[in-house]
Amino acid sequence: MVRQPQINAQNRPPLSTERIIEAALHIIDGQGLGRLTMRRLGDALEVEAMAIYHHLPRGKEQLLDGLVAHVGAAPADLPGALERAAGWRDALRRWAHDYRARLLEHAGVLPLLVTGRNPAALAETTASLREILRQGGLPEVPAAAAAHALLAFVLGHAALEVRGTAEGAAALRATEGPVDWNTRFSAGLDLVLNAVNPG
Amino acid sequence: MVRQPQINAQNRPPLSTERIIEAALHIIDGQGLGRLTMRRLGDALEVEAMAIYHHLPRGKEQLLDGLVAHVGAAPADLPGALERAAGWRDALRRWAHDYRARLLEHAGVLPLLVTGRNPAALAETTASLREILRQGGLPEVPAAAAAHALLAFVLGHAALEVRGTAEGAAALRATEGPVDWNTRFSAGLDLVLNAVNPG
DNA sequence: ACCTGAACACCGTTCAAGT
DNA sequence: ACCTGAACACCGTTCAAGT
Repeated sequence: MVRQPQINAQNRPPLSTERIIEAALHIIDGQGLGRLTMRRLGDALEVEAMAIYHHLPRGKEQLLDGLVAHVGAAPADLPGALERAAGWRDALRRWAHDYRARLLEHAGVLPLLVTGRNPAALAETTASLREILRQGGLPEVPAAAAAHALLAFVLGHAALEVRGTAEGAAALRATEGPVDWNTRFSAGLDLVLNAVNPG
Repeated sequence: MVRQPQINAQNRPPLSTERIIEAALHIIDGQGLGRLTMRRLGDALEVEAMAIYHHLPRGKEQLLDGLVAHVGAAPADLPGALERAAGWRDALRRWAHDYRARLLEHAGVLPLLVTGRNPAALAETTASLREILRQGGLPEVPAAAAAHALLAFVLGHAALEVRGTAEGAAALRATEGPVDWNTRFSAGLDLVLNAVNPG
């Protein structure tokens, strides 16, 4: 076995902000946000909880900020998006489907996204949506409004899906009937995209 | 002073679920969700924290469920909404503005709303939106989709507003320029409402 | 019926100390 | 530079006890 300088005496990779964030996300996805504690996170990383503070001096606040950035910052890959897609509307539709999937995959992080924490995290995402709309022919102001409307719809819809598919929603589904969330999302998305005029 | 049977020996009103929820909301609005603890809530109610469990046996979970219901359950006042408004589109617009104001007033509860907790809390709201759209002439399926799209937009936009107006967003506003959120919300709302066909 | 007090098993974080 | 161990001030909640 080749010597690996990155591996320390205890034969495990050293701590890093990335590894910490990933371990935290794994705990959230598996057990829920409420069970993410510094001590449990330390256990998952095979380290004392206090070691985390060496990499995240602001502690748990900084950890949650990092999670918001990790999940929420998904720009639309500006150069590639328009080339691969059949027009800007299709590019936005693809982005929206991807972003929704990302949010639902890490639904436990959603509560952190609807908070004032790490406000810059979604800036790049909004900017890239706005730019696609501008290249689609929209003036500055309507493009900015449409970008926010689209992002708001995707965020809000993810929230409704989380609520509607929760375990406790079984009684709800019994009275209201089951909902096909994929269809519902696509329908709402088309509603929003069709309201954006040019194209 | 007239004798008040509701007032006990310590000369304060007895605990009730409503008073507990209102005190909790007051703490959240003033200090943030993170500072809502059973002990602090007890202090605010001039009672030991453990007394709360007599009214909310499931403890903090039940308290948070109640907060979701209190803030999130705002149906569109079906009988009155259409009479007072100039058509269903105007009725939905009014509801959306009211609901947004409510969410922003209690922004600290928003993270609880994007969770699977108390899934029934928003059912009445969705149902009344759907009914307005039906009375506007929409068939069942498009009405259900449009109701969800509208609610998703309002929820998601409130989230974006919370992020955009956070203290930490000052640097963001410096680079991106300030946003008029009222205008932005109205623009997005019109976008969504205009996409809903009849009327 | 309604509330209290003490206790338990946890939290996040500081700080001095180890290597 | 990177991590540990002990300690502190909090948490939510249980349970027996008071009135």
